[in-house]
Amino acid sequence: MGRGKIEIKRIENSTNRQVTYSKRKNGIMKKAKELTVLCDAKVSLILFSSSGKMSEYRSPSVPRMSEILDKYHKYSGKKLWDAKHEFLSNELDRIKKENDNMQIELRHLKGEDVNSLHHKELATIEEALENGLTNVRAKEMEYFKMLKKNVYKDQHKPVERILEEENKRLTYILHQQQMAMDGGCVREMENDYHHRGRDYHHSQMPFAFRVQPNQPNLQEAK
Amino acid sequence: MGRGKIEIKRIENSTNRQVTYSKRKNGIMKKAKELTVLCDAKVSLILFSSSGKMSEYRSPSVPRMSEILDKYHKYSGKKLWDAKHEFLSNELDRIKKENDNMQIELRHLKGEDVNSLHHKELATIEEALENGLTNVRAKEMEYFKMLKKNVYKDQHKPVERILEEENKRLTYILHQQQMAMDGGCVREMENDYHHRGRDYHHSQMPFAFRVQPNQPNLQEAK
DNA sequence: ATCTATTTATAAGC
DNA sequence: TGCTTATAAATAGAT
Repeated sequence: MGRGKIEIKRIENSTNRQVTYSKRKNGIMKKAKELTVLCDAKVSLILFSSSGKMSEYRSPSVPRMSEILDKYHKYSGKKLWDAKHEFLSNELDRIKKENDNMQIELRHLKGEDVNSLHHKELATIEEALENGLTNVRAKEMEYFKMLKKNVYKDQHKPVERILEEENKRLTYILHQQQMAMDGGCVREMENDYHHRGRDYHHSQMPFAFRVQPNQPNLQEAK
Repeated sequence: MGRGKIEIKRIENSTNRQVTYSKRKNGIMKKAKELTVLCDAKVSLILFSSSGKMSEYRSPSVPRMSEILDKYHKYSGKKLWDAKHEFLSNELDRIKKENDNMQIELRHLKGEDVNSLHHKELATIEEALENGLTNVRAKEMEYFKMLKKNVYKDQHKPVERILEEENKRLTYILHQQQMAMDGGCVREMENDYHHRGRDYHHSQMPFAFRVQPNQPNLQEAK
């Protein structure tokens, strides 16, 4: 019905398709309304355009979508519902479990709720923390290297304060680390019972040796 | 469209209404199909006659009714589902978000995906890691103190191996820590630009000093 | 159901 | 988008 007859097949021209969709959408909506009124019918019409935009018509006699779906459910016997319900329920359980595990992992990494852990697990956590620390510090170093370059470029002005701040923070961190080592398990183990094997020969090797900045490749950075 | 124009209002004659329903039902179904094909749209049309008989059209591109309902739900935000569904659906969304956040936090704590982070955020993560490490080590220490007592109770026998194992592990950790410090940002900062403050005097203080077993309270425990 | 006069929807063009 | 118009399509009423 129009200037020319058209074949019922996908309109390839996108603009044309859009226009036709718009016109026919109005048409079918009008038809739905008329059917509702004339024949006292209940109608639910849901449309999604190819671009994903939704339009909807519902008979005024159908106050809720869910009502017509209820009827649909009863009539067709198709379980829209239960299947959906079950799926959601399972999904929820699955994700909750995942969630709990992550929560526990996070807590552990923060050193919380570790009372129940075996020493093996504690060791694993400690290792993970150390790895994380190594990675994060590496990233920070990267950042500062970049920053340093910019500092010289920008004539030592705006970034200097950030660096100072950072220096303070690093100092604090160092201090913390010292504290951890002073009060931590390492030295205690040495003071303790049965310290032979590797502990023994490690106590022979002063830490100072390894802490001194004496590796040529690191001096290069200056 | 017909021999005479009709007003759009309920057709009072029941037979007439029935006939018109039948005719127009076919009409609107056809329109729905055409819209689907011509415009590449997704259509769901559900009809109930005044006598309660259901008819349905769904686009072939919508394999399941529940699919279009999903879309409907997302698009309109209307409650198609009963309270339970609503609850489950919301819960699922909420927990999924929580999950994502935790996932990110965990990654960050492991030093992954940190490229996009600002130095402030990196600092926060570093601090968290350090706190975690401190806590975990404290807990480990606690564990060993307890272990030590038991060792004496149990006549030095079964725990000895665990301790040895633990000794090895601790040595490894220490080594790791050294590596982190050697290669990490702390010493780099010292070699770098603007190195003053505590970093300086810490390099003056050999670790060995503090590692030596020289605290009386720890000796007491023997 | 089928027919057909008529109304209605809409394709094409602007 | 909106308007116009020629034409195709839908359908009211009759059979």
